[in-house]
Amino acid sequence: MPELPEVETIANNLRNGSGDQPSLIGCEIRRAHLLWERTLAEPTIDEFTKRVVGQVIQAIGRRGKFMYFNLTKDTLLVHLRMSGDVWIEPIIATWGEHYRLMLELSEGMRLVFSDTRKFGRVWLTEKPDLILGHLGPEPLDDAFTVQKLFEGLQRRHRQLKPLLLDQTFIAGLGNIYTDEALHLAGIHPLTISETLTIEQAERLWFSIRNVLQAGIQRNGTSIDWVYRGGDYQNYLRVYGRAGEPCKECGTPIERMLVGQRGTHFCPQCQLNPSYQD
DNA sequence: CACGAGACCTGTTCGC
DNA sequence: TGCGAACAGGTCTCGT
Repeated sequence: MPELPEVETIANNLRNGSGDQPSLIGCEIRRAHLLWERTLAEPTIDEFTKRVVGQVIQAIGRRGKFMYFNLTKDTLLVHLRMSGDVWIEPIIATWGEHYRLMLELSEGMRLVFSDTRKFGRVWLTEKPDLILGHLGPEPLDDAFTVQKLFEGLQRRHRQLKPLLLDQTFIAGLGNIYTDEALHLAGIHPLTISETLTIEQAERLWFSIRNVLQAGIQRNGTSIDWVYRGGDYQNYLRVYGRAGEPCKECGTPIERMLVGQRGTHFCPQCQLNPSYQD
Protein backbone atom coordinates (compact mmCIF):
# COMPACT_ATOMS: atom_id res chain seq x y z
CA MET A 1 0.00 0.00 0.00
CA PRO A 2 2.29 2.52 1.31
CA GLU A 3 3.57 5.65 -0.21
CA LEU A 4 4.21 8.87 1.62
CA PRO A 5 0.56 9.86 2.21
CA GLU A 6 -0.46 6.45 3.54
CA VAL A 7 2.54 6.21 5.88
CA GLU A 8 1.92 9.78 7.03
CA THR A 9 -1.72 8.96 7.77
CA ILE A 10 -0.86 5.86 9.78
CA ALA A 11 1.89 7.61 11.74
CA ASN A 12 -0.39 10.57 12.52
CA ASN A 13 -3.13 8.28 13.79
CA LEU A 14 -0.74 6.37 16.04
CA ARG A 15 0.71 9.59 17.40
CA ASN A 16 -2.50 11.53 17.92
CA GLY A 17 -4.99 8.72 18.39
CA SER A 18 -8.03 8.41 16.14
CA GLY A 19 -11.63 7.57 16.85
CA ASP A 20 -11.62 5.21 19.78
CA GLN A 21 -7.87 4.58 19.54
CA PRO A 22 -5.65 6.27 22.12
CA SER A 23 -2.33 7.89 21.32
CA LEU A 24 0.72 5.67 21.66
CA ILE A 25 2.89 8.42 23.07
CA GLY A 26 3.98 7.50 26.58
CA CYS A 27 3.15 3.80 26.24
CA GLU A 28 5.72 1.33 27.51
CA ILE A 29 6.61 -1.80 25.54
CA ARG A 30 6.13 -4.83 27.79
CA ARG A 31 6.58 -7.80 25.46
CA ALA A 32 7.57 -8.57 21.88
CA HIS A 33 6.18 -11.37 19.75
CA LEU A 34 7.82 -11.95 16.37
CA LEU A 35 5.81 -14.25 14.10
CA TRP A 36 7.89 -14.08 10.90
CA GLU A 37 11.63 -13.96 11.49
CA ARG A 38 12.67 -12.14 8.35
CA THR A 39 10.43 -9.21 9.28
CA LEU A 40 13.09 -8.19 11.79
CA ALA A 41 15.99 -6.72 9.81
CA GLU A 42 18.09 -5.95 12.88
CA PRO A 43 19.18 -6.81 15.49
CA THR A 44 18.78 -10.52 16.25
CA ILE A 45 15.49 -11.58 17.79
CA ASP A 46 17.10 -12.23 21.16
CA GLU A 47 18.71 -8.84 21.32
CA PHE A 48 15.59 -7.15 19.98
CA THR A 49 13.44 -8.60 22.74
CA LYS A 50 15.98 -7.85 25.42
CA ARG A 51 16.41 -4.24 24.32
CA VAL A 52 12.92 -3.19 23.29
CA VAL A 53 11.13 -4.32 26.44
CA GLY A 54 10.85 -1.51 28.98
CA GLN A 55 11.35 1.31 26.48
CA VAL A 56 8.71 4.02 26.24
CA ILE A 57 7.38 5.48 22.98
CA GLN A 58 8.30 9.16 23.02
CA ALA A 59 7.62 10.30 19.47
CA ILE A 60 6.20 8.91 16.22
CA GLY A 61 6.84 10.20 12.74
CA ARG A 62 7.62 9.54 9.12
CA ARG A 63 10.70 9.92 6.91
CA GLY A 64 10.15 9.00 3.27
CA LYS A 65 8.16 5.77 3.42
CA PHE A 66 9.66 4.81 6.78
CA MET A 67 7.70 5.13 10.00
CA TYR A 68 9.80 5.81 13.08
CA PHE A 69 9.12 5.39 16.77
CA ASN A 70 11.51 7.24 19.05
CA LEU A 71 11.90 5.07 22.13
CA THR A 72 13.65 5.79 25.40
CA LYS A 73 17.00 4.66 24.01
CA ASP A 74 16.54 3.28 20.51
CA THR A 75 14.60 4.08 17.37
CA LEU A 76 12.16 1.57 15.95
CA LEU A 77 11.94 1.88 12.17
CA VAL A 78 9.18 0.26 10.12
CA HIS A 79 8.97 -0.02 6.35
CA LEU A 80 5.65 -1.34 5.04
CA ARG A 81 6.88 -2.14 1.52
CA MET A 82 4.01 -3.55 -0.57
CA SER A 83 1.45 -4.90 1.84
CA GLY A 84 2.37 -3.89 5.38
CA ASP A 85 0.09 -2.12 7.82
CA VAL A 86 0.42 -1.02 11.46
CA TRP A 87 -2.34 -0.50 14.00
CA ILE A 88 -3.15 -0.85 17.67
CA GLU A 89 -5.77 -3.07 19.23
CA PRO A 90 -6.57 -4.62 22.60
CA ILE A 91 -4.47 -7.62 23.60
CA ILE A 92 -6.36 -10.85 23.02
CA ALA A 93 -5.23 -14.48 22.89
CA THR A 94 -5.38 -14.88 19.10
CA TRP A 95 -4.00 -13.00 16.13
CA GLY A 96 -4.51 -12.64 12.41
CA GLU A 97 -2.93 -14.91 9.85
CA HIS A 98 -0.72 -12.16 8.41
CA TYR A 99 0.51 -10.69 11.67
CA ARG A 100 4.33 -10.58 11.64
CA LEU A 101 5.18 -8.65 14.83
CA MET A 102 3.21 -7.73 17.93
CA LEU A 103 4.46 -5.38 20.63
CA GLU A 104 2.43 -5.55 23.83
CA LEU A 105 2.08 -2.18 25.51
CA SER A 106 0.95 -0.79 28.78
CA GLU A 107 -2.80 0.03 28.86
CA GLY A 108 -3.67 -3.47 27.59
CA MET A 109 -3.02 -2.57 23.97
CA ARG A 110 -0.71 -4.04 21.38
CA LEU A 111 0.98 -2.54 18.36
CA VAL A 112 0.49 -4.86 15.38
CA PHE A 113 2.60 -5.11 12.23
CA SER A 114 0.65 -7.11 9.66
CA ASP A 115 2.07 -7.83 6.22
CA THR A 116 0.55 -10.30 3.76
CA ARG A 117 3.48 -10.45 1.37
CA LYS A 118 6.21 -10.43 4.03
CA PHE A 119 8.28 -7.76 2.26
CA GLY A 120 8.04 -5.29 5.13
CA ARG A 121 10.93 -4.80 7.56
CA VAL A 122 11.50 -3.56 11.10
CA TRP A 123 14.74 -2.25 12.59
CA LEU A 124 15.66 -1.44 16.17
CA THR A 125 18.69 0.78 16.16
CA GLU A 126 20.55 3.44 18.09
CA LYS A 127 21.63 5.05 14.85
CA PRO A 128 18.62 5.45 12.54
CA ASP A 129 20.63 7.71 10.25
CA LEU A 130 22.59 4.71 9.04
CA ILE A 131 19.33 3.51 7.49
CA LEU A 132 17.60 6.81 6.74
CA GLY A 133 20.70 8.72 5.76
CA HIS A 134 20.70 7.72 2.12
CA LEU A 135 17.19 9.05 1.54
CA GLY A 136 16.68 12.04 -0.70
CA PRO A 137 14.85 15.22 0.34
CA GLU A 138 11.36 15.26 1.85
CA PRO A 139 9.20 16.61 -0.96
CA LEU A 140 6.92 18.56 1.39
CA ASP A 141 9.75 20.25 3.30
CA ASP A 142 10.50 23.92 2.74
CA ALA A 143 14.05 22.88 1.93
CA PHE A 144 12.80 21.08 -1.18
CA THR A 145 12.73 23.95 -3.64
CA VAL A 146 12.20 24.22 -7.39
CA GLN A 147 15.87 25.05 -7.72
CA LYS A 148 16.91 21.93 -5.80
CA LEU A 149 14.71 19.75 -7.97
CA PHE A 150 15.92 21.38 -11.16
CA GLU A 151 19.56 20.90 -10.21
CA GLY A 152 18.91 17.27 -9.36
CA LEU A 153 17.23 16.68 -12.70
CA GLN A 154 20.14 18.31 -14.49
CA ARG A 155 22.70 16.21 -12.70
CA ARG A 156 21.26 12.92 -13.98
CA HIS A 157 20.49 11.43 -17.32
CA ARG A 158 17.57 9.21 -16.50
CA GLN A 159 13.97 8.58 -17.46
CA LEU A 160 11.73 10.56 -15.13
CA LYS A 161 9.53 7.71 -13.96
CA PRO A 162 12.28 5.53 -12.49
CA LEU A 163 14.13 8.61 -11.22
CA LEU A 164 11.13 9.81 -9.24
CA LEU A 165 10.73 6.33 -7.77
CA ASP A 166 14.39 6.41 -6.67
CA GLN A 167 14.25 7.11 -2.92
CA THR A 168 17.72 8.66 -2.95
CA PHE A 169 16.41 11.29 -5.38
CA ILE A 170 13.17 12.13 -3.55
CA ALA A 171 11.90 10.25 -0.51
CA GLY A 172 8.32 9.08 -0.46
CA LEU A 173 7.02 8.85 -4.01
CA GLY A 174 5.76 5.45 -5.19
CA ASN A 175 4.08 4.13 -8.28
CA ILE A 176 0.71 5.80 -7.80
CA TYR A 177 1.75 9.31 -6.85
CA THR A 178 4.54 9.38 -9.44
CA ASP A 179 2.09 8.67 -12.25
CA GLU A 180 -0.33 11.19 -10.79
CA ALA A 181 2.31 13.91 -10.47
CA LEU A 182 3.60 13.41 -14.01
CA HIS A 183 0.11 13.66 -15.43
CA LEU A 184 -0.70 16.77 -13.41
CA ALA A 185 2.55 18.28 -14.65
CA GLY A 186 1.80 17.27 -18.25
CA ILE A 187 5.15 15.52 -18.61
CA HIS A 188 5.74 12.12 -20.25
CA PRO A 189 7.16 9.43 -17.90
CA LEU A 190 10.02 8.60 -20.30
CA THR A 191 11.25 12.17 -20.60
CA ILE A 192 14.97 12.33 -19.86
CA SER A 193 15.51 14.27 -16.66
CA GLU A 194 18.20 16.65 -17.88
CA THR A 195 16.07 17.80 -20.82
CA LEU A 196 13.42 19.40 -18.59
CA THR A 197 13.22 23.18 -18.78
CA ILE A 198 13.06 25.20 -15.59
CA GLU A 199 9.38 25.82 -16.33
CA GLN A 200 8.73 22.08 -16.57
CA ALA A 201 10.72 21.48 -13.39
CA GLU A 202 8.57 24.03 -11.64
CA ARG A 203 5.39 22.35 -12.80
CA LEU A 204 6.76 18.98 -11.70
CA TRP A 205 7.72 20.42 -8.30
CA PHE A 206 4.26 21.86 -7.84
CA SER A 207 2.58 18.66 -9.03
CA ILE A 208 4.56 16.35 -6.74
CA ARG A 209 3.67 18.43 -3.70
CA ASN A 210 0.10 18.91 -4.85
CA VAL A 211 -0.72 15.20 -5.28
CA LEU A 212 1.05 14.25 -2.04
CA GLN A 213 -0.78 16.92 -0.06
CA ALA A 214 -4.10 15.93 -1.62
CA GLY A 215 -3.38 12.30 -0.79
CA ILE A 216 -2.67 13.16 2.84
CA GLN A 217 -5.80 15.29 2.99
CA ARG A 218 -7.86 12.30 1.84
CA ASN A 219 -6.04 9.93 4.26
CA GLY A 220 -4.27 8.11 1.44
CA THR A 221 -5.32 5.81 -1.38
CA SER A 222 -7.25 2.59 -0.69
CA ILE A 223 -7.12 -0.02 -3.44
CA ASP A 224 -7.80 -3.74 -3.04
CA TRP A 225 -7.61 -5.28 0.39
CA VAL A 226 -4.35 -3.68 1.36
CA TYR A 227 -4.85 -0.31 3.00
CA ARG A 228 -8.19 1.01 4.15
CA GLY A 229 -9.41 4.30 5.40
CA GLY A 230 -8.36 6.64 2.62
CA ASP A 231 -10.39 7.77 -0.35
CA TYR A 232 -7.88 9.39 -2.69
CA GLN A 233 -8.55 6.49 -5.09
CA ASN A 234 -11.69 8.42 -6.07
CA TYR A 235 -9.59 11.32 -7.29
CA LEU A 236 -6.89 9.51 -9.29
CA ARG A 237 -6.17 11.04 -12.66
CA VAL A 238 -4.39 8.14 -14.39
CA TYR A 239 -3.34 5.34 -12.01
CA GLY A 240 -5.43 2.23 -12.64
CA ARG A 241 -7.45 4.04 -15.33
CA ALA A 242 -6.02 2.48 -18.51
CA GLY A 243 -8.60 2.70 -21.29
CA GLU A 244 -10.69 5.25 -19.43
CA PRO A 245 -10.89 8.83 -20.71
CA CYS A 246 -8.39 11.42 -19.52
CA LYS A 247 -10.17 13.86 -17.24
CA GLU A 248 -8.47 16.75 -19.03
CA CYS A 249 -8.90 15.86 -22.71
CA GLY A 250 -10.93 12.66 -23.05
CA THR A 251 -8.15 10.67 -24.71
CA PRO A 252 -7.98 7.08 -23.40
CA ILE A 253 -5.35 6.67 -20.68
CA GLU A 254 -2.55 4.29 -21.71
CA ARG A 255 -0.53 1.84 -19.66
CA MET A 256 3.02 0.73 -20.39
CA LEU A 257 5.85 -0.92 -18.52
CA VAL A 258 8.73 1.25 -17.38
CA GLY A 259 11.37 -0.48 -15.30
CA GLN A 260 8.90 -3.30 -14.71
CA ARG A 261 6.35 -0.97 -13.15
CA GLY A 262 2.93 -0.36 -14.64
CA THR A 263 2.95 3.27 -15.81
CA HIS A 264 -0.20 5.19 -16.64
CA PHE A 265 -0.30 8.34 -18.72
CA CYS A 266 -2.31 10.37 -21.20
CA PRO A 267 -0.67 10.28 -24.65
CA GLN A 268 -2.27 13.63 -25.46
CA CYS A 269 -1.53 15.63 -22.30
CA GLN A 270 1.91 14.08 -21.76
CA LEU A 271 3.75 14.33 -25.07
CA ASN A 272 7.22 12.92 -25.04
CA PRO A 273 9.75 15.41 -26.34
CA SER A 274 12.53 12.81 -26.37
CA TYR A 275 10.85 10.51 -28.88
CA GLN A 276 8.40 10.75 -31.72
CA ASP A 277 5.67 8.15 -31.46
C1' DC B 1 26.35 5.55 -14.34
C1' DA B 2 21.96 3.77 -16.19
C1' DC B 3 19.06 -0.02 -17.02
C1' DG B 4 16.86 -4.64 -17.18
C1' DA B 5 15.95 -8.96 -14.97
C1' DG B 6 15.33 -11.75 -11.04
C1' DA B 7 14.40 -12.27 -5.97
C1' DC B 8 11.66 -11.77 -2.12
C1' DC B 9 6.12 -13.33 -0.96
C1' DT B 10 0.93 -14.03 -1.08
C1' DG B 11 -3.43 -13.13 -2.99
C1' DT B 12 -6.64 -11.61 -6.57
C1' DT B 13 -8.01 -10.97 -11.22
C1' DC B 14 -7.69 -11.98 -16.14
C1' DG B 15 -7.73 -14.74 -20.29
C1' DC B 16 -8.51 -18.85 -22.68
C1' DT C 1 -15.84 -24.17 -14.19
C1' DG C 2 -10.79 -24.59 -14.06
C1' DC C 3 -6.15 -23.44 -14.33
C1' DG C 4 -2.17 -20.96 -15.31
C1' DA C 5 -0.54 -16.35 -16.26
C1' DA C 6 -0.35 -11.67 -15.12
C1' DC C 7 -0.45 -8.38 -11.83
C1' DA C 8 -0.15 -5.71 -7.17
C1' DG C 9 1.07 1.10 -3.10
C1' DG C 10 8.64 -1.63 -2.82
C1' DT C 11 13.43 -2.28 -2.85
C1' DC C 12 17.75 -5.02 -3.23
C1' DT C 13 21.30 -7.21 -5.91
C1' DC C 14 23.55 -8.75 -9.93
C1' DG C 15 24.94 -8.58 -14.76
C1' DT C 16 25.64 -5.79 -18.97
